[in-house]
Amino acid sequence: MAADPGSPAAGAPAAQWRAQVAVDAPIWGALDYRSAVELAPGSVVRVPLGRQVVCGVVLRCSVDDGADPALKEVGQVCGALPPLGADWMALLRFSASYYQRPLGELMAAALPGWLREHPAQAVARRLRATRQRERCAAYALTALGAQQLPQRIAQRNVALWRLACALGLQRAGAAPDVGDAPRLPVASARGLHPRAAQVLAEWLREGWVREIPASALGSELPHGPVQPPQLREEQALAVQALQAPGFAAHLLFGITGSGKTEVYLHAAQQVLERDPQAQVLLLTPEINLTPQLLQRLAERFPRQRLALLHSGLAEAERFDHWAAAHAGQARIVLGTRLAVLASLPRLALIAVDEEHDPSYKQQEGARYSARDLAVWRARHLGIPVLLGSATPSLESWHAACTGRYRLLRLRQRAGGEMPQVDLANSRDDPLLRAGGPIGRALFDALAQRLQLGDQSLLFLNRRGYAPVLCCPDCGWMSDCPHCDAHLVYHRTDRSLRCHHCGHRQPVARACPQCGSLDLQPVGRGTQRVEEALAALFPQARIARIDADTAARKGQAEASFAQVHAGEVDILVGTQMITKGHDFRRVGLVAALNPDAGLFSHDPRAPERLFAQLVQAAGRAGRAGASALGARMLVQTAYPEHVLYQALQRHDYAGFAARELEERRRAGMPPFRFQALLRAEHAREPRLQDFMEQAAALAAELAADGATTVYPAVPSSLARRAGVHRQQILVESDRRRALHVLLGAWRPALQALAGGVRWAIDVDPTDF
DNA sequence: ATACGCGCTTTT
DNA sequence: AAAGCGCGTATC
Repeated sequence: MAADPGSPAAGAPAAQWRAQVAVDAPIWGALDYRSAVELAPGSVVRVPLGRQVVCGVVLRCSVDDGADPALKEVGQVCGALPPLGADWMALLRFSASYYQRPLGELMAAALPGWLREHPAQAVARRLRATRQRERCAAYALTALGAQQLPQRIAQRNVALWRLACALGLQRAGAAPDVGDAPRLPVASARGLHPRAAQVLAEWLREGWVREIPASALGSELPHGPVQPPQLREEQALAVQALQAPGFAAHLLFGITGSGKTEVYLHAAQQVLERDPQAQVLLLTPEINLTPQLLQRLAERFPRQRLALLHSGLAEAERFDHWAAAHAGQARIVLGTRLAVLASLPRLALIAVDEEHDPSYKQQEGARYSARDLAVWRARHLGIPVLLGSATPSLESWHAACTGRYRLLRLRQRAGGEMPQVDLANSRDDPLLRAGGPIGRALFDALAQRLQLGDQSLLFLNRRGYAPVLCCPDCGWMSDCPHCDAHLVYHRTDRSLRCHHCGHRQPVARACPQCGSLDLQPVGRGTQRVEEALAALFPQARIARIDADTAARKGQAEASFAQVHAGEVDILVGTQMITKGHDFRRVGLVAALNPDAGLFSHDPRAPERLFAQLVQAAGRAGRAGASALGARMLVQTAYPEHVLYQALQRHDYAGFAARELEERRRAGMPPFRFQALLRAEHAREPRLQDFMEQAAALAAELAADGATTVYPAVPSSLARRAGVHRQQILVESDRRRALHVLLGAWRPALQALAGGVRWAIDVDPTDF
């Protein structure tokens, strides 16, 4: 410790500064520490807290008046890291107050874990080492590599092949001309293989690749960056609109395949060219989608340093990317919702892809909306933000309709056609009545596609074999002993599993209540559909992708690769299969039973369903190759329902107008503002008691008339893992009034809680 | 969060 | 009397 550069030297003059530090603990204010030197706001420090040492961020530093002799001393200062900027501090302060969470907790969520858990020395060492490593900016294939590498990679090692292909190697056929082979930037290699650094180091030793230093990258490139494609007029107009200086929120509304990504890329290019230090933040909903987008960015901007930020990265690696963004070296930052909280000192443009996607809302801890924070951040910085979607959130759509956001439309699909949507009435279908998952119309359509060699994609939001096991004699159902939910029957391992708490038990042979041996699986999951398909189409090659098959690492990816390679005729799966993948040979997409989304208690269920179906439809006919044309088939008992009618007309605007009118009448967002108090406790009476007091408190605070406090109700899963859950909804005409209420409610609840776990969810999306 | 103290129960 | 644990409180 004595040799630590961050510690004050022995015999130094008495500390004379007082630093207010935000630490990761449920403490609302900052804690005060003494320091021998003045610390800039935003400095990352390590401070003693109780008997441990934790990471903190200096909020302010003033001359110590000596009033409190018990103050502890700041431990180490992370001097190697530039202090976090004022705009970052402002973003975090806003987030903490808006979402009613301690500032230190938000900061801890925004900083990479590796930074929080390592001493200043280790941080400095790693930053130095990274700088060293960066002398190599890219790798290129050597003639030797082109010759030997194909024999040295196992055929089925998908990740290694991804790397090799990015270097220009082809799986089969002639060796590539090495002079023309693409350069693989180090940053993009990381997205292609989890241990890319080690693999490439080994290939370097073997002489299969050579290093290209950052300085040489530009001149070495034979053709320069990939030429950006010519924009269509409507795309060019969108890019042009983004040139206006200052803050503006743009809603880029374009169907699947209309080239939204190309608009992001052009807009980014423009910003990067105009200011040689500018940074662009690109948010995407899912980790799965980042590698493809990263690859495209790396091709288009081979000279720019990219950073990748998502929770799938190893901690130390995430730190490297974060540090590159924080230092301003990374010019383009691609990430999931947590990336909106990254430190970006030269941020000049934010784009949010699929802005309606529910995964932008964090559902635990600080329940922030990355999309909303992106807009706040852009406004605060006076820069443009671009929200893209084929099915915008009603909030964004309303903002565009009322002129708060600027609407940019992409009406044409670049390649391929929009699928024709057919609604198959499942009410009187003999095949469905007989208990199968596939109705007459779908059966015929599948048979036809099989004959033509088209691929089909079937989606169903229920994994497992059957959602519940039933006894027809006494009515017993397979219920979870810890939750208010059924145990799902999984046939592959003959187990009953709870999808909420993870409880798992072997399937009963006889009814535990009456002993009947006639237990019946009721309802359908993906496994059962897969089984039924195999029986209906014995000659078809069928694959299934859902959370169960994806649990084995690389399994989902391998299945997707099979689909892309044309080795699968019918793919069955949950939502997972409707996102991102650009299937070239899918002609038919079917939703097996989406009706649950029409009558849910969750008011957002219809818009989620609509978005999901549009997204699924977008998987069909992307290449426009099928002789039959692209088609989507929806099996429904309510073909006349307005949601399906709008879907059939590809009429998002009509659907949105109707939903918004409904929201206006029901007094729901975006016309009123909501917050939800969620609480849980093992003992129901204790929970009830807390909730009654909480509701009474809120009612007192809501005396202004603009705000409504609803009584406590059980949450949608009233008991989970043996814990009871309830919630109180608070609604207000004025955001301001709601936040004033929350600001007073929160400390009162804290004093009241005594063992009850609770949290406030501002702008809840999930009930 | 994490740790500690306080007062209560259970164990020796 | 010693060890065990549920809850409440402070962390600077």
